[in-house]
Amino acid sequence: MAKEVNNQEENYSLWYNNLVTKADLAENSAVRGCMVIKPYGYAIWEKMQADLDRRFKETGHVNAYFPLFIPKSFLSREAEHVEGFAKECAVVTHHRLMANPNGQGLIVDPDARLEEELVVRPTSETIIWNTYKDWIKSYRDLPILCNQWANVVRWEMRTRIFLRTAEFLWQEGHTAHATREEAEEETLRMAEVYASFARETMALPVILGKKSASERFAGALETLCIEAMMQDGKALQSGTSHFLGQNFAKAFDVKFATKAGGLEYVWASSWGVSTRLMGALVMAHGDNKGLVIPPKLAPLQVVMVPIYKGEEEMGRVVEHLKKIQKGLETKGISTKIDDRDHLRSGFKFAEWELKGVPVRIAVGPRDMEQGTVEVARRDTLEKSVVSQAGISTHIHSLLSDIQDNMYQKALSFREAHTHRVNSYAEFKERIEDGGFFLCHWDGTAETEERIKNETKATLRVIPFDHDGETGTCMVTGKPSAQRVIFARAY
RNA sequence: CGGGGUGUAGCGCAGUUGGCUAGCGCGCCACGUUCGGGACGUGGAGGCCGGAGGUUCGAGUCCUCUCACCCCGACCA
Repeated sequence: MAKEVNNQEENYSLWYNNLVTKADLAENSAVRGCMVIKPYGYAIWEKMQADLDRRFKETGHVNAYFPLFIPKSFLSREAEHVEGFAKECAVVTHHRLMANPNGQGLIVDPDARLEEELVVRPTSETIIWNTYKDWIKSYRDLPILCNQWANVVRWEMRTRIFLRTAEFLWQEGHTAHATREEAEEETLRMAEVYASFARETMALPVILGKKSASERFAGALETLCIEAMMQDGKALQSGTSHFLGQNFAKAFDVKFATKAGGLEYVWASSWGVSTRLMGALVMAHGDNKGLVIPPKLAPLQVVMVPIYKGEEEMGRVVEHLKKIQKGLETKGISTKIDDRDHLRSGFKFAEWELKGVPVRIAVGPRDMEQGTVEVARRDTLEKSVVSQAGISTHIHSLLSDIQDNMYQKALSFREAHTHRVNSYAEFKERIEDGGFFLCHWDGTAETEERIKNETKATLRVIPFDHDGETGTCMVTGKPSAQRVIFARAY
């Protein structure tokens, strides 16, 4: 492990208990790997949604909603798409229950079998393109730039909280364009939106690039992705944007009349990020004291803890904190005064650290006398005593510092665990310690497959940003146009 | 679906070669003392020991069958 203490296994409950619980479904339930997102966890997701929505709208997109159920036949229209998803679909076969004639309880009414089974969407390309067929007649109807916030179900063999749950929340954008170029530009634009969201809002450094053919989305001609490094050195695909060519237009017969009077198939893109981002956030920033939430996503940015003895003193300290709170709120900072009087301050400190609140303010009688407050930052765990005058401004810029520092810290971590490796022998040895490996690769699926089988590492991303150095494949010695990133991944 | 492991209070666990009333820590409730980094005392509530069947005078403990969960593979965002 790249960083011994900060791996997911050890900090699993520390990081996740405030965000989610395992779904406590009834015995005998075949549903596995579902999660309950607690209010605190969901509040972070809502912040992510709001930020992403803003970015989507700035790039001209609108939200819509499409059905949860997809007729089975839709899925089979696009050959590669079915192949990719067929093995993990939840299927609805009946629409009614009845009292069990042989005893108590309910059984599925055998007379209520659906003529055509419905698939619970694993992704919505098919049902959306079935709709787009009706929406698109002319070049004047294009482009269509829709996004939907939804839940999807993928019946994975093995699940893992946030990273691979059977049901997850996400957004999926589905766009339709008149030209190939336009669709390709859109694909890149949205990958870039994801990259800047990750960097600016999540304080998560990501590598933007494309996937190899074997890692591509089922039905896509090109898949772009952002790839992040977790603190155990493993890679996490955090968002994808696909250029779908005319595959879905052909499968659903979506043509448009061109200005010149011709009839052409529509070009498409689709892109999505999911609650997996929550996992990325947690695993990239968490430490041994719990979560560390970047200020831009923190449901609560500043928690205020009064220090006091006795009810009378508590009243005075809390009143004092309320004044400070008012100042912070006028700067748009979210705050909470923790006035629970059955808990000691030390306990509260630990508890808010566990939740990852970026800044903690503590004020006691001593501070009130001296006109100071104690300010503690979650990212570095540093405490300082600052003057109460100008506290709002101080906190405001501190939050911004924390946001930047968290990004820089994660970036330094990634850089320290990214290695340029030229020999396959060295690769095999060092992959055991985790991290990203910048290697030359001959571009073939065979080599990729071999590396995967022998080392469990996969080709994560072919980065757009590279130094242009050419070389020879570390495995086969054949020519390589650029270095690519191999890593073990979640 | 293969290989391994675990099911006992809300959480984490102990429970010996079967033995009588099933325990501990944390948490929870009440009262009191505390209160600048996870306080302490006293009292209290909370269990069909995953489920079914068997062996036995007696099963948390042994046997059979099941179910669920966790870890490692195959599959995947």
